[in-house]
Amino acid sequence: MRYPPGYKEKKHTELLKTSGSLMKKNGFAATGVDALMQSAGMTSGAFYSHFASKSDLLKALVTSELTASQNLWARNPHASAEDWLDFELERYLSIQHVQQPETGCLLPSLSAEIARTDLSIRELYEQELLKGHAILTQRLGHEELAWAFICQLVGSILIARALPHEELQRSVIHASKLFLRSALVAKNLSFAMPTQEPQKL
Amino acid sequence: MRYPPGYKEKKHTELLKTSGSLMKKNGFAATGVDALMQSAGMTSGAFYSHFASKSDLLKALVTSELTASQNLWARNPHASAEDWLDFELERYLSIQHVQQPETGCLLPSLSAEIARTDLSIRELYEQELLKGHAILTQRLGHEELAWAFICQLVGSILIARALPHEELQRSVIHASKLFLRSALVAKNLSFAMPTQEPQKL
DNA sequence: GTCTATAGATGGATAGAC
DNA sequence: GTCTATCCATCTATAGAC
Repeated sequence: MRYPPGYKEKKHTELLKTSGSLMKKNGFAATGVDALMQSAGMTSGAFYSHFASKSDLLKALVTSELTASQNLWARNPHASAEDWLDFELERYLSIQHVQQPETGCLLPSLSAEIARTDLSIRELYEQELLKGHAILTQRLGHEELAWAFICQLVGSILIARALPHEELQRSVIHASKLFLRSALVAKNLSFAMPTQEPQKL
Repeated sequence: MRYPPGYKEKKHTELLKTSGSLMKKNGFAATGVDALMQSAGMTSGAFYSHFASKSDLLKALVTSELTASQNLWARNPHASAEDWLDFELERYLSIQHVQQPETGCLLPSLSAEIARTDLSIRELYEQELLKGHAILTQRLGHEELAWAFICQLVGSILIARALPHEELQRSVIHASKLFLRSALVAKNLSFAMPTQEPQKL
């Protein structure tokens, strides 16, 4: 059976998308190759013509997922810092993000498992995270503030997801939203312009 | 072969300790019953005279590990809020905590996997987390601030652990330490007394 | 209570037909 | 490139000897 040119690339991209969703929802170790391929409408035998191993898929996911996230954070470059902040806080710290990990950020879902994997995957993780950090540093004006911002967001989604009741999930993300906003305003960072030079704290 | 009275309880406690360390280090799904029992000097057959299932062990770990954490946070009740805060930030956001998950807090290690488990485990998680939250609320004076505090700490350790280089790990935890401290001081909370009534933000 | 042995299912990965 | 079939290791859990 023949396959048209570009077929593999198309399927490869589709696989990254469906596998990313499934991995973020169910975890890396808990998701088998069978389930990954079934979610893409294929059988497990075909997996290895796309990836050398399951671990190799995780590596590819770190790049594709974090690149997609960077693109989200880089939107609206001309909005005021305050408008941008409000928009992004509402987006990331939303109840949808808590309850739908399959369409959300890779960081809260898979960071704990990535911390236990090969060095090569963690190096890729660092590389991509630094790109996201650079975007946030531009926006917030401080490198250290950008790190704290990332940790607060990721920690909030992580904790909220483990809670069984939506009411408390909402309390957690709401608290982090208020905290971040007021802390940033207190540091006079709400009015930092996106094009200004990053400063040390 | 006979076993002395209290032997099972003693072994049970030992099992919780060794299993907790191994689970926090390697993850729930990735750690088999064989490995868990081997770390306690036994074989897998004996596991089921202590726990009904692997999932049942996780439930027991949520209680034992989070109770132990609460005891840490509740220490030094008569220290000033500022001294207490400095001490706890140094303790939790330390490079040792990043690099030795087996002796650290359960939250950054296992929250993502707990979020994917049975309702009964998540309800226990909520129950225990609320106890820790109450302790922090007493210390920080605000319920919402206590939630944000927890999320920042847990997110920082989670992210730092996935990074391959100690230098960047240190940057991340240092940034969160500075951020939390300055945000709390800015809210005049450094001088809140531990016995005062919690306030809404 | 713990051991060995094993059942039964599922895991990652490979081989060969199409 | 994807399929079915399969190898082999590992997993959770159980059964029976001591």
